[in-house]
Amino acid sequence: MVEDFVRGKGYLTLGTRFKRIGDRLQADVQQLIDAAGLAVQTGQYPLLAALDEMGPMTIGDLAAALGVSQPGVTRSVGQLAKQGVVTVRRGSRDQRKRRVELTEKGRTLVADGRQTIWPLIETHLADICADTDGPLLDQLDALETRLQEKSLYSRVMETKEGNTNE
Amino acid sequence: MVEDFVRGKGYLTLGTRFKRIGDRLQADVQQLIDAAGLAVQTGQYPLLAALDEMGPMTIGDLAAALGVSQPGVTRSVGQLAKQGVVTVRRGSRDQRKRRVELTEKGRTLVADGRQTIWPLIETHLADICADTDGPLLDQLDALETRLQEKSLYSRVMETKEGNTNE
DNA sequence: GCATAATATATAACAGGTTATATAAACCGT
DNA sequence: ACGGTTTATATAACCTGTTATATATTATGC
Repeated sequence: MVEDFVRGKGYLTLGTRFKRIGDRLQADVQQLIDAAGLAVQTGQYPLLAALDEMGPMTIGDLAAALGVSQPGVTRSVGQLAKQGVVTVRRGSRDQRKRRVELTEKGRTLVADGRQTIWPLIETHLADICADTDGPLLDQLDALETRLQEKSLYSRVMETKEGNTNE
Repeated sequence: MVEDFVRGKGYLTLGTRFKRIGDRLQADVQQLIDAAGLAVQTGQYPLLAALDEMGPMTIGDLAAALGVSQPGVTRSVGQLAKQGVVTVRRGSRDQRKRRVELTEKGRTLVADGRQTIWPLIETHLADICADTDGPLLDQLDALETRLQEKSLYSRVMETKEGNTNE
């Protein structure tokens, strides 16, 4: 078999590898979101959660809070507005600014997520990362290995079955 | 100031955060590549390095070796072929397969990278990650903090000046 | 108080990742 | 040896990130 070249290159391919792990994690979380019947894109939950916890914000504030570029936020907000999850309106004092705010639907979405899947994600990811304490590369190895062995989704489902079903 | 929301959410935003760090690392490395006068995209160095070290491969083998999807490799190879860095030809025995091979230009590019910037990347990233040993989230905090304090590029440049210039 | 500079957001173009699906070649069973 | 299945790659459509640049509004200095 052809093996994992990126993994073997250590620090040299760290950027590629971080992105790869991030994609994998987001894909796994998306499964959970879908299974819970929540109509959101994984990548937009942070934006919604920020609005929920910090209140209405401008595009620029969101970009700063999320560590993402302003055009990225503009686009995300545009999509979320189209889905009716947030509203956008011009600032009253400064008309250059746009005030982004959760709609009722948006608040419900965040509340549902917080209740149903957030605890599962936290618990299981903490578990996956738990007993690794070495250097960063070792921890990445362990994380990737464990996600390959059993996806976050499978881990969550097993637990749920054990607890709530016959 | 608005602070870093993603960082504060711990495991919940791990996927987003991994991708963010990966983007940052790749951007930093791209600076080094540009400064060294190498005409490549950071993200494609792993592919080139794999071809260099493992010899000519098919699209599918590359996808497996790099841990990315087959369509992703098809596109990367297409771009690299356009730049004259790799050649692609049908397999002789199995005409479905495409054999991807470094050109002379490609081999030179890898050799140059290996000589000029790879050691710098390894050294400085290892250094940045060195004395952190705790749980994963702490290491991510440390990594992000250090990259914010001083970019990989700055770190490399400082070292070079100290060693090789007046 | 008007011209210029700065700021906030929008838009365009690109990167590189994904999934789903189409196409072409090879394999296989009868 | 031909029809159906499998396999390898290509293509399409989308996501989300980026940078560079345009537009609109506010702030400022003379």
